[in-house]
Amino acid sequence: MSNNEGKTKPRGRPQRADARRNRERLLSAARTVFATNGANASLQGIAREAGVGIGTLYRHFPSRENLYTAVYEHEVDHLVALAASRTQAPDPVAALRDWLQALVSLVATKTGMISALAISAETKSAVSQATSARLIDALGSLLDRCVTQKLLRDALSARDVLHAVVGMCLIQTEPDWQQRVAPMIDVLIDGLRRPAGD
Amino acid sequence: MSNNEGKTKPRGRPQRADARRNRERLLSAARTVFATNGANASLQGIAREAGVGIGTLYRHFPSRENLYTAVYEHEVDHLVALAASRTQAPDPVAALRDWLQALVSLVATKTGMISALAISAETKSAVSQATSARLIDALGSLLDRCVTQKLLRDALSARDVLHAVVGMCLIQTEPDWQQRVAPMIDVLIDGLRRPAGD
DNA sequence: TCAATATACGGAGGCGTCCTCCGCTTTGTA
DNA sequence: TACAAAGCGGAGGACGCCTCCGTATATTGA
Repeated sequence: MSNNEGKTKPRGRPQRADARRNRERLLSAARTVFATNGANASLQGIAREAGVGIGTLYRHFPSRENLYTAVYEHEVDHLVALAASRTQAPDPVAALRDWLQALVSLVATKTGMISALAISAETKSAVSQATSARLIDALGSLLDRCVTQKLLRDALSARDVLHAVVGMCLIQTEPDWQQRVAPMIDVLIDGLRRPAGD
Repeated sequence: MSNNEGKTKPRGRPQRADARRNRERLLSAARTVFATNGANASLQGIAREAGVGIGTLYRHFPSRENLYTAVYEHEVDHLVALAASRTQAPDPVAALRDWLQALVSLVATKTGMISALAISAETKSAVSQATSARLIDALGSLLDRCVTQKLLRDALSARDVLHAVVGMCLIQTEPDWQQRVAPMIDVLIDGLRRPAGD
């Protein structure tokens, strides 16, 4: 699915057993803590929750972005797979719409993931760029098909659309925010439709 | 223009001269520092820049949001006035579009203002709500007119549109980001247009 | 002009977070 | 079993937040 970035580094020698174990503990703790306290949660707290020293956390995940990437790797995998499975869908625009809604749903259940995406977009570290690129590619495959079939205009790049949707999610705070974003996505897609006579 | 929220508190006795002076120094310093270092800049740094103790800063602006509100009050005033001046424009959709672009332009020149708006949206303090409400009202007056004249569907509330646009700006990082957002706004408005035959 | 007093100032201090560094421990191997 | 290599942990220095209170200053009334 994903190249093993950060998961098991292709070193000369395999990782030691305790290191592997601690890594898993950290990921598990981070998932919980990010979901509870948001993406700005204290890293010390995560290490504590994992029963591990702070130094160990920083060795496995040198930066906050590295931790984000690893924690949400499965989710990104899922979205990439979803896009791949719909590249032959009979209605490409619906496929695009569904994918964006899936992104929103996913992000809605994983408190902290949006902020993680946003923070990743800000700090242009290589690891964040990679995650971002995977999502853009997935979205791009769906969007391109709509454009090629002249169902949508070519007004926005996949990157733009992704940024727009992530941005919309970012400022939402109410518990029902997912219901607020859904119509925004519909409007955005409607805005990309070709005028009837074109 | 604006009610004097935070500017000159209607106390029994007028503010002391040194207090007034320090307040201006703080605002001036905050404007500079926010523009340079973004909205997360250190408050200690602002106090230092202003040549004032940290305690003085906190007395004048008990929370970060208070400082944001005061710093960007003029900008919000400007947007409110702009909306008021266009409520009779011949083309209401163009007026709406222009206003949103003006918002983006303003925000583009004032590094830190978007984050300030976003942070204000998150922390639902009364003072932030007030600023937010002023912008929503301004935008609402333009949007309502489009809807009343059946030029646009009322699929989104003014609040939704504002959030969408602010969100779009929020994740932009490149220097040319304003050029990237402009077409997004156009697409959004196109998505709100009624189908030709409606 | 000179107290007297309300008002405002400043910054030390307590707390929490970030991240690095390095002496000690554990694991895998010969 | 012994010895590297790999990994662990947490103390420590830096920084930012915000409060609290002793000190200073502007204003006012006599």
